[in-house]
Amino acid sequence: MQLREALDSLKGTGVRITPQRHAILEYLVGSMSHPTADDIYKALEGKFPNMSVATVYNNLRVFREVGLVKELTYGDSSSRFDFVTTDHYHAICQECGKIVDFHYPGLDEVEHLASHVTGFKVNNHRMEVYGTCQDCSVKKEAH
Amino acid sequence: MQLREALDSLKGTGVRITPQRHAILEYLVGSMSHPTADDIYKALEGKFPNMSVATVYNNLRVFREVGLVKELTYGDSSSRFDFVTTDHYHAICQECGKIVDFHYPGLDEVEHLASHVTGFKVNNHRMEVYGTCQDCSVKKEAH
DNA sequence: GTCTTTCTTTATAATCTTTATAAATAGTGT
DNA sequence: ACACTATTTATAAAGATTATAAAGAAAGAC
Repeated sequence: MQLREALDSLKGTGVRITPQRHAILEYLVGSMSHPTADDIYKALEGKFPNMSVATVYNNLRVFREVGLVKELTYGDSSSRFDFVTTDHYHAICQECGKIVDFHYPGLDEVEHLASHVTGFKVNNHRMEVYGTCQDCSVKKEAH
Repeated sequence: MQLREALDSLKGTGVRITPQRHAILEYLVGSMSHPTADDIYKALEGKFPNMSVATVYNNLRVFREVGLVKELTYGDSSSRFDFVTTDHYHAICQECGKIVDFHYPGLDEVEHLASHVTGFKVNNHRMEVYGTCQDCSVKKEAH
């Protein structure tokens, strides 16, 4: 369970643990679905009927700055947020928007080459593959 | 010069060549800077004082659908647009936002593995490296 | 346990990017 | 030059995200 560690990590950086922050983190840890800010807002409005959207956005920013959460921006209108566990990449279905995680041995070599060619000091990288998931492939073949 | 080819390619798909489209494409081909829609709008308002922002957005969408242009979405607020010449990747400076192109032998292997693991039919992929460009590194060391 | 300070939340408005709409305009083939 | 249809324009609308100020709550000191 990574929720405990995440909370400790927050405390370590002097960020206060509020019920809202606890709930948002808990939701992110338990969610396999890479939710948007609005997804989170809606999911928690039962528990926190008075919570403001701004709270969700503020805290997602805090989590991102501390490194607990990654912000994923695709072509569509809103960002998605991914609790950082282990390094992984994403496969994105262009039909239904589904996101599936997959692992791949780190692309350190790309970072090195990029650094050499561009003169950048490279910190990290991002990669996704785009295509059609199995469900959507089946649906398409059934006309 | 790729402008000619791009125009031919548009004609081939039945898209009309308007002065605005010509100018937007010309700007994209000549620009090394991965402009936003607003950059393009501002850059052309001298030549087309009455052009609407909607025209810029509409045409960028058309170009993207035809495959002439790629839309890049990073964390920041607005999309950037990249004229498709040869396959390349981007190095992005986290200090100043500069984007530098670099080449890398295709990551076909990643696509294959992803396809195998997730069951997706993979069409393409996207990758960027993030870091600090030389200019910003120098500035930082000079305190 | 209470106090105090400071951070956080809330509610609301504002901002910014992008898309929708309908009327006016301009390409393109004949 | 004509007619048909796509495109542009101007405007409004939608949607996501951020700013603001007042009210509320967390954490450490006492």
